[in-house]
Amino acid sequence: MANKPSIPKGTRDFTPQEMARRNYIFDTIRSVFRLYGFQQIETPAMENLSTLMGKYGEEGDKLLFKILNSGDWKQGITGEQFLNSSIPQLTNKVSEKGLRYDLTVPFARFVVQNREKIQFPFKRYQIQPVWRADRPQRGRYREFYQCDVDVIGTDSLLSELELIQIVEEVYRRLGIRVCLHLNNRKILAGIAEVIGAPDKLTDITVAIDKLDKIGLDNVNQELREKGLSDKSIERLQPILAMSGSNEDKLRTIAEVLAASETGRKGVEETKSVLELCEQTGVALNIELDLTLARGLNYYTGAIFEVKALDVEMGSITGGGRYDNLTGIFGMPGVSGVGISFGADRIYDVLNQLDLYPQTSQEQTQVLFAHFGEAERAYCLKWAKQLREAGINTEVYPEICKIKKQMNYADQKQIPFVAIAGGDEMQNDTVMLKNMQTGEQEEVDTTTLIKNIRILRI
RNA sequence: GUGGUUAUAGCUCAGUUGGCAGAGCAUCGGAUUGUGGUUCCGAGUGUCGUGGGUUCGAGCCCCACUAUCCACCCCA
Repeated sequence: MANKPSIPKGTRDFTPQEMARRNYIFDTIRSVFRLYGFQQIETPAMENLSTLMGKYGEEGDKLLFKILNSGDWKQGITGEQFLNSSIPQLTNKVSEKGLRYDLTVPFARFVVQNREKIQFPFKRYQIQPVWRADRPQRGRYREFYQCDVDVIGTDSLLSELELIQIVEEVYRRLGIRVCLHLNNRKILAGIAEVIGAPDKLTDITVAIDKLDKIGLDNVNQELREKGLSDKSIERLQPILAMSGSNEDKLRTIAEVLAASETGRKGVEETKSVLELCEQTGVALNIELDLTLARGLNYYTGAIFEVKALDVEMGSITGGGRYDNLTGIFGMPGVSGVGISFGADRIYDVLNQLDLYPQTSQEQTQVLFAHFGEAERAYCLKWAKQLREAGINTEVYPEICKIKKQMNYADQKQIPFVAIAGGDEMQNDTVMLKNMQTGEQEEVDTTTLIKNIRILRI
């Protein structure tokens, strides 16, 4: 009890059953990404803190996992410095590396560093874990996977279209009914402009993002606390209350934003994206949602968020366009757009809706059970043939009772057991038992392979 | 960072006013020596999170600590 092992808070082990399901998600997402010509990259789990710090706002810096310097990390720090330094100053002295917080900033770093090797527009995907020193709770982990797909080096709205098509196809394949919420940061900026509070853009977006959650009154309350005038709040109300079809909303917002150049541009972009979807027959449920803001400040154009229709869950996919992400690393003027699939939340959704396929490719198809050493050796020859035929095969390793071997197959849900005893050895056959129906039949090699191929689901 | 919850067998959890430490599941063995999943019988397992206090006596009451989960902030 005292030495009971454990893992850090907010991290998880994955059992073989869970991994089979997770791989199903990753494989589905990956194959759709490839279908659109995206190529995979990986970046290190740890980055230099100078790469990460200051990219996610003040809050983000606190949520970075920092790695203590190797060796004598306290070298050169006096007791006085230790006592008098602020935490950030001190951190800076003892730590120069941190675990990645997302995949987008390392990607920007990657693009800048490898720009000679990259063909632009660069279409990349990346499926790796990220770490946040957040306080864990339901659906929130300290280590979790992101599946990012980005196009960088073009401002063509075709990229937005492709990402929407990818969302449609991924969730069609997974069998999850979803709604894609669409908005544009330029529209939000335009709104801030015409209500006379352009400097309050971040506060406004953060507040109205919560409309769903806390309601209109609380949003207005929060805006007031952030220092917005009553008049500005008043002028915001029609926008918060807007309803109707996407076309209706666009028409209304275009009128409201007529005085703002940025706002007009945002409306124009959004209109184009929706038209492209129309032209190419996108069947995905898309809702223009002017309350969608998304926290990350580097977005400058379209922003997306995807929610599952049949289950209560936060967003399971999100992203948007950013015009100058690489600028902070010395490569200005490069526009990109990307989205991130939250694999861990998709996993939870599939679990709740029970949408996993019945069998997986990873499963063992046949277990060889045997009665002694000679029989086991006989099984090994058979197993080799089956594996050459591409059938996942195991031979029970120990000499023991058949009952125990059957139990092993049952627990692992192996669909077939091939039993070899003296009689079978003499006939050059095995007794093939179907564990689901309980039927069994004495068969030779070719029949065995044929049967398993036919019955494999 | 703020507020709350919980901590008892490998797992999930009961445990009465403070009076011998319990159940289900899982595991192992047997019923059944060439057949699993169903059934029946049997077995093992505890520093009751840690440290202190109250009491004749504490799993239960009090204090501290640690861990945990949930909610807020923020986020996928």
